[in-house]
Amino acid sequence: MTGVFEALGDATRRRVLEVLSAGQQSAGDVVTALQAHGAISQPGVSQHLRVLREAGLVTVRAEGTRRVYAVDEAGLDAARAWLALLADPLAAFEQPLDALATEVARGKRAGRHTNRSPGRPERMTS
Amino acid sequence: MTGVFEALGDATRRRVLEVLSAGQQSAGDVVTALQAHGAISQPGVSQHLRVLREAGLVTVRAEGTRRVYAVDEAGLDAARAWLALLADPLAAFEQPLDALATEVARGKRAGRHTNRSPGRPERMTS
DNA sequence: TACATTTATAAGTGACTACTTATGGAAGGA
DNA sequence: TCCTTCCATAAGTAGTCACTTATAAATGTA
Repeated sequence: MTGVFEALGDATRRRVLEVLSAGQQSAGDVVTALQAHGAISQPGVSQHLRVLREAGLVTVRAEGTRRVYAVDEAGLDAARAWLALLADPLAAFEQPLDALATEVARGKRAGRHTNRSPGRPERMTS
Repeated sequence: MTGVFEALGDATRRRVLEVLSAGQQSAGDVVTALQAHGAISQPGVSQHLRVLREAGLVTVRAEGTRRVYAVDEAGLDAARAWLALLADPLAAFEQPLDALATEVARGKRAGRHTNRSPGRPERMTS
C-alpha cells in the first residue's frame, strides 16, 4: 500500500501530517500530539509513520536515539498534481469567456465572479 | 465512509473520476470504460459511484432510464483545500525571498526555479 | 557495565471494504 | 400489457487494514 492517496485515506495519518505541518517533530512528539486527540498506542503511530514514509509523504532523519519526521512536499505535490489534472477541461474556457463577455459589454471593469458551469447538474438528495 | 480522502483512497474510484473527467457519462458507460482496463462487475461500479456521490466527488442526474454522472468540483476543492493548508508555513516566505534576491541581484529577469527548502532532510533508504 | 529512553518490529485480532452473484425496480418501446 | 434496458440494492465472502500487547534494537547516561 504505497500509494499517496491510499496513505491519505486514513484520518489518523492525515492528522499526523497536520501535526507535522507545524514543524518537524520526533516520533515521540507525534505520539504525544496524537494521544491528546484520542487514544492510540506508540506502535500504532509508528506504523502510520511508516506508511506515510513509504508513500513519500514524510521524511525521517535520525538524531541520536530519536527520529525526526517532517512533511515531504514531494508526496503532497503528487496528490496536488493528480487533483489538478482532474480539472474539468471545459472549466479552462469558462472563465476566459466570461471575462471576455464582461469586457465587451461593460468595458475594462475587472469584476471577479465565481459562477460555475451553467448547465451543471446538482448533487442528488437521494 | 463519507470522507473525500477515504473515497479517493481507492484506485478504482480514482479511475472512475479520471473517466468522468473527460465528460459526464452514464453509469453504464463508466462500467464499460472500467471493464476495458480490468474485470469489474456492474454492481461493483455502482457501489463505487455511490461512495463517490456521498463524498461529494460526483453528481448524478437522471435522464430517462439512465443516470448521468459527472465530476463534482466541490469535493475536489475540499481535497485541494486540505492539501493547500498543509503547505509548509516557511514555504510561503521562500519563494518571495528568492524572487526578491533575484530582483535585487540581476534586475527584472523573472526566472522560475524549483529549489526546495535548503536544509531539508532527504528520504531515508531504510 | 548496567540501565533508561526512544523507536521499530512481531504476532494476533476484530472490523471494515471491495468484490461477487442474485434480485428488484423504474423507465421506454413493442 | 409484456418485454427489454439500465441501474441500484441485498447478501455473502475473502482479503486487507488499523489496532493492540509484547519484544527487540539502538543510542545515551550513570
